[in-house]
Amino acid sequence: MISSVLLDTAIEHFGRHGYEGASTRAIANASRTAMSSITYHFGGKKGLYLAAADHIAAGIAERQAAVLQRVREAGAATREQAIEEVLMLLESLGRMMLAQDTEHWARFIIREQQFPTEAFHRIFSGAMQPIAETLIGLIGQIRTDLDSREVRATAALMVGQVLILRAGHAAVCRVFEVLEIDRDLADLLIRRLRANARCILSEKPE
Amino acid sequence: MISSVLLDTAIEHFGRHGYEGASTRAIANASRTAMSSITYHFGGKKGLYLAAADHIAAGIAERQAAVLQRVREAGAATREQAIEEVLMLLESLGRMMLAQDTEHWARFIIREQQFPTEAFHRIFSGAMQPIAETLIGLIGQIRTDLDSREVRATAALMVGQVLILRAGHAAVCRVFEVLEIDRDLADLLIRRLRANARCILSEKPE
DNA sequence: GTCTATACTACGATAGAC
DNA sequence: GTCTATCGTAGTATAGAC
Repeated sequence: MISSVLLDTAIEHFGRHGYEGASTRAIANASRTAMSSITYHFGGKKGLYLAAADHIAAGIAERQAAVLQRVREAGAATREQAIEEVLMLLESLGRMMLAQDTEHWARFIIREQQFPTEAFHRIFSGAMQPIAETLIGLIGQIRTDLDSREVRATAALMVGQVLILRAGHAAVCRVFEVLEIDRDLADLLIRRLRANARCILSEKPE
Repeated sequence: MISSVLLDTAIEHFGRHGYEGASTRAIANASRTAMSSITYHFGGKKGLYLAAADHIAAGIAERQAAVLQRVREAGAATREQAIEEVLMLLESLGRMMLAQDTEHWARFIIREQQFPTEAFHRIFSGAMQPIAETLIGLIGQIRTDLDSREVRATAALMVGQVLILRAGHAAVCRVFEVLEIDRDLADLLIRRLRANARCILSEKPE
């Protein structure tokens, strides 16, 4: 399907150059089709952009479906189990951030975070919200000493540790004096991510 | 000075639309001057972009100079003092991220992190590196149980908690169901940031 | 459905007046 | 130093052939 090729190419180009910076000519060219195919399939540049957002939301939801399902089914009978589930969720998010094939998605989303449009709304509702609510629910169970807003803040900051792997990619590479985050470094980062999160979650609730 | 107005406007436009998306016409227009002034003062679009990066690096360095100076002078005699200094540094970074007037800087940098150019190099070397090295040095003193790479990972992840305040701004707002992060919420986030960091740093080194 | 051709607008760079 | 005028290029959209 040419429309699916156009979508993937569009995500890459929009992520790399931004909405204004990306050109429909270049996207069509890289997809080996005529520019007017975009008009036909998506109605224009804006339609293509929104379709790209939906595609990303579906992709993230699909990738996180397994871990979300596991967490929901398992419940959180004990405090230790709830902690383990938070760590599982964070690791899953971290692995997604470090995966090569989600690079373009991440760039697209980070751009949208700065000036959210309808596209961000779709990605948040479709993919981020379910994960966030699950995380907040678990942390609320673990840290009974925190009120609702504090729980949400803790969740947000915890996700920040994951986010820097992508949003601060260049700085992380410079700090470790490497050109790319290889498998070995990725494992180290995930281990520290888990350890840090465990420290925060284990704080005595009294 | 018209060139200084051009710089501020340029940072805003490049941060908002990206390098390709920003137009020198619009930048000149918003600066109430002719487009050819950019050629005269900065040699062209690219020169303006690099000058903007230098301007940001200088701005960050200036803002963090006080806290860096304090940390360096105080030294870190005791473990508790070193912890307090890390918290001070993180709070200072967090306040900068939450300040309204650094919004444009942050956007500019986040874009550069995705596809670093010469501009990122200048910002990293001029502003981020001194802060990072100070942070890493302190964490190394506090968490003697971690090796050098683990210390760097811990530092990076800790900064991630600060980064999400800007890079994940839209998502944070959605999680708290607000349109903007007001003073009250900012204080709450900084409090949790300090508490989380303290949990991580206090982990017994044995 | 996918192509070519074209209309129209906006871009960055530069030359030259003042 | 700052302006206007203009050049060549590249952008989106659209009409119409196949």
